Amino acid sequence: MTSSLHHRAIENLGARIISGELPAGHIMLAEKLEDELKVSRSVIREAVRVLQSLGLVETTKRVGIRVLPSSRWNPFDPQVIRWRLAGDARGAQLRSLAELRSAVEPAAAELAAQNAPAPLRLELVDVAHAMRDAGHKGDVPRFLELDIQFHSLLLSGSGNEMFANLMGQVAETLTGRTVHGLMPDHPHEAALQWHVDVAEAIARGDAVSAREASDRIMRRTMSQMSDTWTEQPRVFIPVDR
Amino acid sequence: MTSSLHHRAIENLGARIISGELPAGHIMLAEKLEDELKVSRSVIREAVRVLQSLGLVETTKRVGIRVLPSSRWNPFDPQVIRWRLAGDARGAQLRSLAELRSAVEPAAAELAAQNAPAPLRLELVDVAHAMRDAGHKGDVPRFLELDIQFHSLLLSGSGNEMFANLMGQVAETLTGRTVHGLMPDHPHEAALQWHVDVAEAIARGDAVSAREASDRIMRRTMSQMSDTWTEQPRVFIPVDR
DNA sequence: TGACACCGATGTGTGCAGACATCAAAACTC
DNA sequence: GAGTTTTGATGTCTGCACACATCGGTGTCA
Repeated sequence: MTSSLHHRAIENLGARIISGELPAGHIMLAEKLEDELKVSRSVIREAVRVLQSLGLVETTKRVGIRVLPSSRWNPFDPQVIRWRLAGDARGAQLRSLAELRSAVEPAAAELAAQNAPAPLRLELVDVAHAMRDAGHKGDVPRFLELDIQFHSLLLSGSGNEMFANLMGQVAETLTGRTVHGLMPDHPHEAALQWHVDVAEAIARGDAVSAREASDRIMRRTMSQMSDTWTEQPRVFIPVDR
Repeated sequence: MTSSLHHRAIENLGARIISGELPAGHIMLAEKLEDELKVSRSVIREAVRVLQSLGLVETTKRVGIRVLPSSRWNPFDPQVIRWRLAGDARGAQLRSLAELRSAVEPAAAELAAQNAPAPLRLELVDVAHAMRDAGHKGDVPRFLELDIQFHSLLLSGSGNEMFANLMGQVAETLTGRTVHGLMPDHPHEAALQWHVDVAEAIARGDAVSAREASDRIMRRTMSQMSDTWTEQPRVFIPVDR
């Protein structure tokens, strides 16, 4: 299912476009792709349609399939994010996601305090306490798992489906941070307490405290990570189009 | 180009799925769609592939094309947003976008003050001043145009491509707000000044002031709009999957 | 007799090959 | 240079073979 031919074609072309191997403006012909990937026309066509909907290519009659500049890519698409994380732009992608997270999570905490269903609030408190325990014990894998669950619950509890959809990407960044050895064996006590503070503020419906505690977590996270990507160039996308 | 057959098929099916006419779990057969839409298999197959990549449907052999629940849709995809804005979920979608905006823009202002290229800073100041003029004159269409340009410049100036990508959606919300008569003929003086404050803070690289002024704009905007969508039900997306 | 495992029939998506239609870039004519 | 024709790529349609999940029948065993 995941290894259907058109899926593999999407994967192949998407990764090569985003890695820069197929640069913006590069023109491919469907026929060339057919015998390059050894698949039939319909497979290529279906793959190109999907890439088109992601903003990676456009097709023009009498010209072919043109690779679009990165400013046209949909930066919120999970596949695009995955391809960027796998390539040279990994650092820039992680920074973008971290900036988005640090903007969104405090807002999500505020909304969760106002709107989250009761069982979710209770679960959030439980997870925050479990995180503190795992942090004290230095159980890194367990801590990562709980960390992901905590932030997923928070985003989901906001009742905003766009916030909730960031769960997957947040999991990626947290996992990436751990895998890259950016997490100490024992998370700082203050950070552990802030997670508990967020959960308890949400549990009692205190929106202002929830936002403030979440904001503290995010500011600390950003300042921890910021030195690892200072060398990443920023991209300024023109306003028109 | 925009009226190619497969594009029309995507439009037709996407709108019907998101409107709820084709509910989650509903199963369609490719052959049925062929003679319902009077197009060939290749057109249907390409359309279904795109809808699949948006999370709207899944295909299973021997079963057919199954409509997925809304929790699986990609809420950041521009097409999905457009379909939701066109249907019953319009209110909920506008609220989601407004919440996202109010989370992101202050962060974007802070980043723009630190990173935006000089010409963009100057343009931002010009636009803010032009907004104030248009606001005083009661020139509503001109004001809307400048408002969109201002917030686009701000998001673009952050140097975060995810923030910049929200330009289009922000334009939608601002336009929608004006069309729905939620904007007074003469914007409040304080809001006009806050726009100037944001621009000037960014121009002089004052990140803290830029965020604070932007935050004031967003809080005012949210409190203005919140009463229009209090009846919209919130959706809580389960964390697992 | 009833419960259960096996296995083949069936229906549906997946992939392939080839034809013709369409349309915009490029070449040509005046 | 403007208008026209040619050309070559994508767009659309169709028939076929195949893969494979589901369903129902058959056989076995208790």
